Amino acid sequence: MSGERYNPREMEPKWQKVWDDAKSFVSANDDPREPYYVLEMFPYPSGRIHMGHVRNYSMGDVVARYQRARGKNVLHPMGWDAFGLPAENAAIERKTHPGTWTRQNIAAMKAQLKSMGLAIDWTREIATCEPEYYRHQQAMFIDMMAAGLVTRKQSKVNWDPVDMTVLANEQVIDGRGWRSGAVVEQRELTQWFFKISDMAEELLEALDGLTDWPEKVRTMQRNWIGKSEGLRLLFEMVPGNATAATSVEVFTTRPDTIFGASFIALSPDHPLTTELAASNPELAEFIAECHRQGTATETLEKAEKKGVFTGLHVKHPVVEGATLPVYVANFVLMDYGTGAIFGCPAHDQRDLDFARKYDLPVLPVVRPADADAGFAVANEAFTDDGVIFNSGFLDGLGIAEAKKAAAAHFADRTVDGKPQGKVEVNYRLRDWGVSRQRYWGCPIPVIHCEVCGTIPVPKKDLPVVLPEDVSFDKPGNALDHHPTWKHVNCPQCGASARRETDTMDTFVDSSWYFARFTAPDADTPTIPEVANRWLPVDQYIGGVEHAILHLLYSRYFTRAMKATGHVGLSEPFKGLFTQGMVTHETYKSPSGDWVPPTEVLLETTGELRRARHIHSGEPIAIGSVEKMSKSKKNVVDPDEIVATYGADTARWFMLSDSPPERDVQWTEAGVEGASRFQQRIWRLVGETIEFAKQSPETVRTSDDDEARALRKIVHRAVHNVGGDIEGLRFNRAVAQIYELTNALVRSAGLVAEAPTARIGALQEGVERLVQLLAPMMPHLAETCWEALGKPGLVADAPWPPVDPALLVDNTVTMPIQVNGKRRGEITVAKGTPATEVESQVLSMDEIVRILNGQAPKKVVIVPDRIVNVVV
RNA sequence: GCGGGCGUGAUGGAAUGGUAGACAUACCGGACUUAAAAUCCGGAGGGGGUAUCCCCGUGCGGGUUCGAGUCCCGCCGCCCGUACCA
Repeated sequence: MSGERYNPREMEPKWQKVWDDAKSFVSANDDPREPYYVLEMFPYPSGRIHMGHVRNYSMGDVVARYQRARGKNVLHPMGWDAFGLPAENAAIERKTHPGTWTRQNIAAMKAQLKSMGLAIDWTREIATCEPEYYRHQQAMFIDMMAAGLVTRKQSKVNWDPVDMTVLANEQVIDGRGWRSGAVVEQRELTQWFFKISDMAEELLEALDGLTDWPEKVRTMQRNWIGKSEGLRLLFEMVPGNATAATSVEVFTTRPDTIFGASFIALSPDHPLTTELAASNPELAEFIAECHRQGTATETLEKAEKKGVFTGLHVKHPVVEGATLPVYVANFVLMDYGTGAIFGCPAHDQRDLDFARKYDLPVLPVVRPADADAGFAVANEAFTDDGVIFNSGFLDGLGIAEAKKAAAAHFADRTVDGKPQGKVEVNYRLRDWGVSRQRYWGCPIPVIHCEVCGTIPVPKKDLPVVLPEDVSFDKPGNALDHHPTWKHVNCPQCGASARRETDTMDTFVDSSWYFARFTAPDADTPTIPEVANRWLPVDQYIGGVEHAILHLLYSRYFTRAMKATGHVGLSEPFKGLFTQGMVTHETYKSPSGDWVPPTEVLLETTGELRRARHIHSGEPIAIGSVEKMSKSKKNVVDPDEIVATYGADTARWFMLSDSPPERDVQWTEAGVEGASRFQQRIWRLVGETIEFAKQSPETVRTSDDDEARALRKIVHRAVHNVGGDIEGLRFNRAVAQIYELTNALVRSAGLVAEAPTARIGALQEGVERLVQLLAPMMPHLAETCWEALGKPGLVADAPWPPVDPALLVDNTVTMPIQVNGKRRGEITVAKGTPATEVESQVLSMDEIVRILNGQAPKKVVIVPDRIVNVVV
């Protein structure tokens, strides 16, 4: 056997079947061992897996297999995020049903994932598009309605008039629908919302407890929630204004600058603006202009601060007898704060730009601590901390104190019978609109009755199943077009009523699938005791693109499930890891077309790399390294890699080289290196087996120096690799394994000198090596394990124990520095006292020579680490 | 603008404040081979010297320290996120 090459094509399917038959990775809910839940973000069934999936699932699989070896009861499931727009688009293009397309894709991708040899419990597989899944989502929606977590309200949406559908902000490109190209309109629709903003503070505060999350993700969520503390402030209208309104309410975080106020600005969408526009054509035209500009994010950046004077004035709240003009301004947003601001030009850049344009006063009221009362503002607002001046009762205070003093001042006054100022905390976080006017989603289980109103579908009538006989001939919501589906009788009064035809945002589906995995066949959404035992997910792994929406929604939904009794915890994911992308070089032909890597022939002469087209031979330009994407054709198909090199090679390469949180560059050379390493392991195992045949009598713990040195290396490697996997430092674990392999190969070459004494250590080392490899290259490891004559599966073998005595050396080699530069080294017994090391070092010939007669000023000795002689 | 991260050989990257460049890829030399591949042995940050060795070196400039890739201050560059948020 030693002469044969390892053949992954033959061995990988074999072991996959063995694991399957033995149900190796099926986990039981009543297993008494400590539970460990590792989860990778489940895929959207687009049709084929890509290299990003390979990387993601390889990482999760290492963790799963490692924790299994550590004796944990590991839950490592897989499912499909199966609802969504692409299925409907495919249905339109291919004249098929979204379900047919989706289920075909699932079958294809499942086969691909299986070919990777992942340690997944496939008995728990779920697909969010199946009624067995979404019926529970509907039940929870009803529970959430009962608990007051759901609301229905008017909301502005991006409406594509050609596709007759609502678009997400991401689907609006330069003000046009991403599919139809039609100019997007703003429409008011009644939509369903989860009241996530009620939980803004709770979601914000709990971030502090998520210590096993990347700081970056926590920061992004903090910013998204966007807490700001300020003051709601009422400005009283001057009598005689052409409006019925008696006051305007603004929100400000800078009440300390109130003495510097020089105007009020309303949002173009403010109710008062709307009222005034009815009789003011100039204003109406301005509002229309703002709306036209509204969506294109790019232009916002350069957009000039513009406004229209309304003719109204309000009383200055602190300067007796003074008034402030009321403008409508294009930079004031209706959906933040109150939709109205007071402008203080000296201390806000936007207000300053606006004031300069309309010639409004600029009165500084905060000056730098080292400036005098003559401090003035030119074209740059002063926004730093400083001292309040020009401000009556606030003079001399710092900004923080002035904010408090102003708040206290206004709290004691009233306008319109209400306190003039009220401290308020604002969040950027909006309620979560979950209505989608689409067919391929979870139906919202609600019935609209003209008599009884909007009422939930009784739970006994769940699930509300999507009709199969739908047509996508007409644009818009196929559910709404269905001839019969929406016509039902009211469950309360029996009168004819109408089903809700909105379906839920697919983010709802993915906000609880991790909980469903714990009891995928239960006839309730969860079995709370079971869910509580498995959850939170110990290690969640996925792309950073989900840092905000998916992860925030899941955190919210888990709280909603807690409030409705489906789980007993608030945070779904204890540990989070966000992996980097898979990149590849790009290639371009002379005609400027992208060329896929499979058609490129690379040549290296010296340090020069060149590329030619594999067929035509024409020169190909090697371009930058980019994320794999169809548009740049720089994709590598996992199927081809598995067919050519085997799954283990693909997995190994994905884990080596780059730190997992960073992007990894897929290279042909790198894969070949991984493949060669696989063969190297196989040769080493073959050689070891031959030695054992020749010399069956061997000792594992011998006095032979070489054997003892090898055992130290082996045990240290076991120790380090375990630590690296636990810290998700896969690239370092890989490097450790390379080092161990190098040591074992070297050692195998020395066995002939003393076979009896050394073969045992080599055997032990190779067995351990195979075990260290098992989480990463599981098929190869099983093959080697079997060849070595070990009983059972390496997948079931416990993680090898480490002999602590072998982790410590009794001698240490300490570098010797002179003035911080390395000049030599000394090997002494571990724990040698500093005084003794010092005298030894100072008597060494090379040190004496370097010192050249100079007396050391100081000798720094860190025991067992380093010596530094200072002269 | 704001927030976060990064900057080390040809390349991906190692390095609890303690021998910079582990490990890998590519490269160069040698062995084996009719030859190639595979494999094995060796080399390799830059500069100088026959050599023992010496000087320089982790984006740039300062600082702290016996000692800095690592900590602090100020720049430069790149990447990611986010934004008329009052």
